[in-house]
Amino acid sequence: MQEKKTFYITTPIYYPSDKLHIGHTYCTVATDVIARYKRMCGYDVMFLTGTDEHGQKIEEKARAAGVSPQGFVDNIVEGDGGIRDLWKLMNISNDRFIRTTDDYHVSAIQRIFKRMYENGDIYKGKYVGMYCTPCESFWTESQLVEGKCPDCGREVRYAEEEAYFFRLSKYADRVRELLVGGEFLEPASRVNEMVKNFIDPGLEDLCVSRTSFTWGVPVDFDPGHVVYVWIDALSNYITALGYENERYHDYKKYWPADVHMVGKEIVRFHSIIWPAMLMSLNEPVPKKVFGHGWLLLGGGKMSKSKGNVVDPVVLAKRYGVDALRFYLMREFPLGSDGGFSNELLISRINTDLANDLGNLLSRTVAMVEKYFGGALPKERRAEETDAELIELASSLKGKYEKLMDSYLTQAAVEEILRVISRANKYIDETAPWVLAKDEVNLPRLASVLYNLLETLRITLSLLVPFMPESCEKAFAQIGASKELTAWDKAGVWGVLPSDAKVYKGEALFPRIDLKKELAELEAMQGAKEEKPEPQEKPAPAQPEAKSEPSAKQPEDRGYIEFGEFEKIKLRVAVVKACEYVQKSDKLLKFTLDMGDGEERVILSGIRKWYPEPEKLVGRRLIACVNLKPRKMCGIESHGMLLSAVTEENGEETLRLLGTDEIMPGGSEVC
RNA sequence: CGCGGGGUAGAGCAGUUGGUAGCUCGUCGGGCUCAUAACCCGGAGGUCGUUGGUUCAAGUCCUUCCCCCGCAACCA
Repeated sequence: MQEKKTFYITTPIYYPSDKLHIGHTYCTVATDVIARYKRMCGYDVMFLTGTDEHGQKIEEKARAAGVSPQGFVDNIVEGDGGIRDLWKLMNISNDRFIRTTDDYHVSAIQRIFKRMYENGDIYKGKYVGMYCTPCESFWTESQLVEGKCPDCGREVRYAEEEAYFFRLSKYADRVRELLVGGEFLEPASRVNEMVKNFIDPGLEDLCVSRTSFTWGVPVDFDPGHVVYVWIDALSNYITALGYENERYHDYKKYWPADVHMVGKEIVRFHSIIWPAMLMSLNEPVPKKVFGHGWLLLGGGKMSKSKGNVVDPVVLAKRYGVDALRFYLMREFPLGSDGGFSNELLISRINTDLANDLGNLLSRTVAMVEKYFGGALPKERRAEETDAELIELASSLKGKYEKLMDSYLTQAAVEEILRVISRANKYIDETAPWVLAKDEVNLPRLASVLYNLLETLRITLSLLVPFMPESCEKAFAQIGASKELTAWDKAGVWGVLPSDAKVYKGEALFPRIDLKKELAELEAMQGAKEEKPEPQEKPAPAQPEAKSEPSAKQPEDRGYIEFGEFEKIKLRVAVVKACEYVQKSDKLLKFTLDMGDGEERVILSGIRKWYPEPEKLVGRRLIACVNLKPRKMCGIESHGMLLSAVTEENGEETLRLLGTDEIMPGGSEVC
């Protein structure tokens, strides 16, 4: 027998500095669905996910939490409610899980780095910039504040630091060819983006080591240097197969990867840097990088302040893992952004799963029980009415596979739903309850019900990658044993035995009361905002909660001491001039009279609300004057103008705060 | 002229090679009673952002402009 064809698919490795949100879940679920689908098709699938655990940010977060970096990431990855728990909850079927802190990966990275160094693609160069000795930090000219360190305000000096660079530029042409050539990067719209934004302007060599932090893979032949994220993280896709290590031994078998699923924000790394690295190592490049879109909230990017309720754990526990998985894959085309909302989630569950699929199953099984005591008699009578349904169900698998192979999961699910819908209509057309009234029609009735069971068997088989658990339960209800739900059977009509037995069980997808549910979710969000830590069981690993000194949690309602308040210096500022900042569509540049002839420049990102800045001249505003200066668009801003935000007609509105009294500039606000 | 994506029914979206404009929700009317107050049928509702063009034929290809959203060293 021929060996099974392999299929290697990966998610990105996630950065465990924050809690994972629905966006990560989306990507991982999508990958899981494809992996499960390919397995069912008979491929020997390798599905990899993992975590990218090094870097400065983690080092800092760990320090703030008073734990070691390793202890910090261990907790987030392996701890209660951590990333591995999340994937377990979401029923993710990954075959392997890589952590970049795993020994085998670390030593493999060192070898990879060395190989690239030895073949001349990594060279030692100089990183030049302004250096602040006490802070041990490099700054670029534009980051400096009044020529001084933006962190501590002390003098900086010109300095050079040695660092290793990867000759990315050398591979620019080959990468371009790879991108524009074929189907390496999908959706195709991203190709243009990459080429125009990054390759056309010229690829620069990439700094691949750092000396400014230590939490990383040490460069073993040059102490003090650690490997920077690119080589460390991207290489996970091959080290996890045993590349340059002895932990695993299937690099030959699975590489090159069939597809890397990644979010659009990291398409660049996967479609430019990663192939170039592989070219340098003289290894084949992956067959495909698929950049999926983002889930947007209320039209905007996901953010912590908005994202509270979009906690995958909350949603999965409330509505069921399968319902959530289904929604994510059914609602959004993989390649583009989609608007996530709780309302949509619930209404999808209600219409597609409860009303259409769940109810179809329920009414079918109920009728088999009611009319035939749970098992169909063998006697049959087919009629012409059956043809359309049978044809539709039988040909479903073909259409579905074609769509799934192109990662059009949304369309694939829609095809299935179409058949389910047709089956509901078929019940109406055949009116089984009428047939049941006359014994003569029992063979006909048996035919009708059998056709419904078969339609269910087929549609459920194809839904397995999306909702593995629920489909299992449904199979039990229609009496389909394991061998009858095999993949190849999904394309064949008439698989269930003619005396099919049926068991009515619980409603698979109960209807949800939309209004009530939304109100409760909102209430939860409100509660969360007030006190970050609800007193539920052991809270999931929350790095943020940890990084706050826990001592001042109780009784502390966010009060600050008077002394702290006093530190904030507010003054009346009279607007002398106000204009747009070139190159910015948000910023306004205020020139303010602070009294005693002092002039002060403050930038404020409020152009949206004040499109005619010259009209502000003469206004007396309130400014905080001892805020650390900050450069934006090349102009330094010395303070902040106070304003108030409110919501009007569902739109955020902002107004500057000021005084109508004739107060001279510089008057103290207290 | 920084780059990219998008503007299709009240809302949310599909529309891969140009060939009668579709889906879901909502809404209005009807049918059914097996089922999870579910299901089925029908109606209303769109000059496919705008201008000009190519074509027998344009939502789809080219062009002008407008608007929205991301990204890029931009909300202090």
